[in-house]
Amino acid sequence: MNLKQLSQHLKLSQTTVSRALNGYPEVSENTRSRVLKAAQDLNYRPNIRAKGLATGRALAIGHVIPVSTQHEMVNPVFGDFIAGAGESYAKAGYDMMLTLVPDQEEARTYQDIRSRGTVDGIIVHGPVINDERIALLSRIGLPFVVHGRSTDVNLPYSWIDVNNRGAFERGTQFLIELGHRRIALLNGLEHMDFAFRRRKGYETALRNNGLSVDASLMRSEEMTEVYGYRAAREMLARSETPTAFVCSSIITAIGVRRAIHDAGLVLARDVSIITHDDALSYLQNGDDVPIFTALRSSVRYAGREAAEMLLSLIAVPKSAPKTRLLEADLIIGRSTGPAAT
Amino acid sequence: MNLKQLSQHLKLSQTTVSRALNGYPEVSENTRSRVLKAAQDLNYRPNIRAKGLATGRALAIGHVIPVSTQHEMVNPVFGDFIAGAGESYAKAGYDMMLTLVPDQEEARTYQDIRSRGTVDGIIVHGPVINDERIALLSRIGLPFVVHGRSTDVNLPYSWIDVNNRGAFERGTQFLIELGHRRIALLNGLEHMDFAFRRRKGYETALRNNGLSVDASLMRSEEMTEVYGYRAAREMLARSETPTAFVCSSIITAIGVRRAIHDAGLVLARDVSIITHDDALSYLQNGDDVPIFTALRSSVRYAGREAAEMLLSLIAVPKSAPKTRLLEADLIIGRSTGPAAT
DNA sequence: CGCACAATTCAAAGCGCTTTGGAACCGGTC
DNA sequence: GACCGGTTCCAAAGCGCTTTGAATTGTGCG
Repeated sequence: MNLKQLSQHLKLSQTTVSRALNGYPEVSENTRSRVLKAAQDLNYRPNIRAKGLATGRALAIGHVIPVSTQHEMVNPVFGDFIAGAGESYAKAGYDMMLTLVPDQEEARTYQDIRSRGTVDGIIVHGPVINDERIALLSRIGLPFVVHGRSTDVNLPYSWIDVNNRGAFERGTQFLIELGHRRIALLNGLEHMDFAFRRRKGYETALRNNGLSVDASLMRSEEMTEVYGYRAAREMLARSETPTAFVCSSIITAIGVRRAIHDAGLVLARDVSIITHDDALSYLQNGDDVPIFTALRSSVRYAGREAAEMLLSLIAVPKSAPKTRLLEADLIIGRSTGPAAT
Repeated sequence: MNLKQLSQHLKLSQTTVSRALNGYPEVSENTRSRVLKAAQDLNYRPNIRAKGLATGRALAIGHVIPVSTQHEMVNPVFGDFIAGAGESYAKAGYDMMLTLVPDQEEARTYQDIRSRGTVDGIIVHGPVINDERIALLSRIGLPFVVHGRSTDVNLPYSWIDVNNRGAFERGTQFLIELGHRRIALLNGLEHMDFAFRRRKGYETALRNNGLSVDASLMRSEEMTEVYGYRAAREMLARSETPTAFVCSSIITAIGVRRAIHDAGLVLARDVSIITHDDALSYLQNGDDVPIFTALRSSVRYAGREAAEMLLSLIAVPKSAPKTRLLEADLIIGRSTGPAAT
């Protein structure tokens, strides 16, 4: 069933039917309702490719996920983020398009996306420090919103991000106030912008309290369980052990907890953990009482908001970049306590 | 830069340029290389919408993710699955389209997808027992591959699945051979087909060994950490505690481990755990020595294969359904030991 | 009743590509 | 020199939709 058939069936022109369907004013209410009814009955759906060709809009948003050949990891945050974004798209009648990009081919790929005309805008995931994609996309002129920010990029661009620095400063401060002095940081890979900012926050809190920044208490790796376990195990075997850990991911925190148990220590009493928590639906941090004391910020919410920002950017062509900084909540769970003396 | 401009630039007709670009034989090698060079230099990319309109193919595959309004959970497996599928699509020049479908609107949505013509085929995620979508899609005539199967559906259809039943039978058998008699099952929601099959496997192993199936040792819920924790905690507080747990997810297994620790027991010595492991990139089950004894099957690999099955289904129009059963590996980790006597 | 003007409706062009059905050209053959 | 088959190229139609510009119908008023 296409427009032509539908209009023949109704004995109207394609023009009129098209207008009736798309809510243009120059068609009488009478015919409009006739058309809508027929469309409903005959199960008519406009062909989106043809529509796109005619209007020049794709009615789709692209999500570009960098796939590093070195670290094969799929960002666990991704599922929840697109679930959030998907809600916004569904409401607006947009489709969501996914592209996996091997990191060597980035420049080419964005050009491709632009000229193939499959999407009206894109969401950029996983920004690194001084991310080249931002300049590239600005140059190309494809609307985009970054999930995160990129330190050292000076162009104006649209982004939505958690206040990573503030959150980690706050979390570290919280531990210091509990009497902790040797606080370890198990961070993500620090070429990633979010991880870089988190370290800054952690260091700021230490310095503000006259504590020295000890490189031997800092790690930066892909945030797996095993990473948390290994790092904590090694640190807890020293003569001077850390009394608290700040983790960039709940998964890493789980590894740390395992190391603590293995060492015969008790969480919160002997060693404290505070972690960032993206509020992932399948990795919830307990329920009424959180397992881990955490800096929580829903990535699903971020997805929803990012999508809406992008859609409004697309709706108003030459609009100025939008930015949005989300604050993480510090929620107290069962993983922190006063420093053992 | 479009075809018309390119052909004018080359002083050739659009026909010839199009043919040269798409590798048709009726164009001399000479002009072909001229065309290719010009396309390269001028950075020409065919508009995919126009191409789709003209050929009737969308060059895109849809992934439809059911979003239940009750359980807000995003399947954690999803990220890895599409990472795998994405690899296959990239090679074949296909795009990947995501659609989130609230479960009430399923029927309408698939119809929509079909008639909007955005995709050439779809991958069906999260099949339940007697899943209606399979009949629906067969009727509509849209090529599809199910990730999983659906018990009680009698039509032929294409699927790729892990041998869930066999795996859980084997895992349970393994525990029985270690001397365990009271073995708990912490399963996923059992209207999901995979969970249903896993229970069957578990029960089969018990029966084969003359053990009774004890409903009080079986749970069926969304596979979170807290679920594992709660269920294990409750069971371990009984007078007759289970000596081993079979879990449907590594996340749940982590919760069980926490409960074991909290109860002052030691994993493997006092209580054993065996779990299904989807080999998720961000939730790896240890490295050299796995943390959990597990039934492992890479969901990323499944994604890659599912995509390839679907592409070949699309390439050969009336082809018969393809099916593929993957076997899970039983890998021995540090979470199992002989039953405490 | 006839006219101006608004309210409806329509035919046709165009979006960028593929593909059909020929046309033009080439060297070789009788 | 006419003819032929093969090679190389082209004009034009068509995919399903939107949108421009024009035609048709309806309405109010002098």
